[in-house]
Amino acid sequence: MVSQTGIYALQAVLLLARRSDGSPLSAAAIAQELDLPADYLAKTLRRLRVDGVVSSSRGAHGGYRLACPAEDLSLARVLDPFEETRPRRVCLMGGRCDPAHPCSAHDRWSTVTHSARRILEDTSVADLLHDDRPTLTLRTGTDS
Amino acid sequence: MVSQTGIYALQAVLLLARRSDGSPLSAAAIAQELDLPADYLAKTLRRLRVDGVVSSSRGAHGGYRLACPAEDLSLARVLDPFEETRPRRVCLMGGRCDPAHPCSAHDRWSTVTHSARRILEDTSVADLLHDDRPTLTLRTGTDS
DNA sequence: GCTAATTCGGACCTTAGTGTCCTATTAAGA
DNA sequence: TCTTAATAGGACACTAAGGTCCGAATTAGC
Repeated sequence: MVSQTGIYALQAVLLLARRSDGSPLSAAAIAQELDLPADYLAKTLRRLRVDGVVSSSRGAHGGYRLACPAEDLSLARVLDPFEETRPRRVCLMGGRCDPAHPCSAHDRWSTVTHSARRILEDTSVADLLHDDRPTLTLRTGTDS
Repeated sequence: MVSQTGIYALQAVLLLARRSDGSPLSAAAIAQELDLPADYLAKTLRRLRVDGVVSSSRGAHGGYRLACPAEDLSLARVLDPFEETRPRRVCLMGGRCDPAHPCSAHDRWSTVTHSARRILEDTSVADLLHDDRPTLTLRTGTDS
């Protein structure tokens, strides 16, 4: 549901968000801090830059910064460049049920996928820095 | 979250469950009915048999049957042989937060993964045949 | 201007998931 | 007994994700 690359991206973005001063952080420094594969993280950060999540400055003392305030950056925007969380299969049965006649697993499963998507869209990077929002709770229709 | 192979397995098992008489259904027939890659589905059915989800009989007029009543067969048991739905990463941040000090995304995300797992465990193949159970509903803590 | 630090971007490798193909084995029925 | 239909199971191919490596371009500071 979330790829390894997406996890790397999230970790890196959170580290950048924690950085109070405006100086950039190099890919190598991020990788060392988080103990991630440096070369691959560098590639991942490049993709984040192309997607506008981070900005970069080249040369000595260069590195990466968040491209926008952490409050305005949803987890979905960080993860989407790696095309993970957008529901690719509409339903459990492989997406061959049309909306008019959904398969019997459709409602159950779309509840999960939609709530996952919503959490990623409604949670900002800043939310994860100092978390005090109430978390989502699940209940079944049979419980009520 | 659920692999292509798992989807194939679910579709095949549902087809077997719909079969009222006790005669087995061949892999080729299942593949034709569902329009799935026949050779790969055959391999998938073999894995289901090893895992005890279906039973097989060889030779002419052989094929596959459900190994147990559809009521007693959870979706999780069908999907687990393909190691998909068991939460491999405990949290969004790559699982490096220990339970005592969960990362800030932990509660949010585990809500999703646990509800997904619970749906797969609580829903039987029979439930999907004639669906009349109330579906899960989601609400946020902020709504109440 | 030179050097060091850094991003940029492409080439390449490895592995797992998916898919194909072929041969051996088994069993039903003529 | 022979033929035919089926599972069993291994070998192999393809693709994408994850990961490594290297050279080129860029920039700060000396």
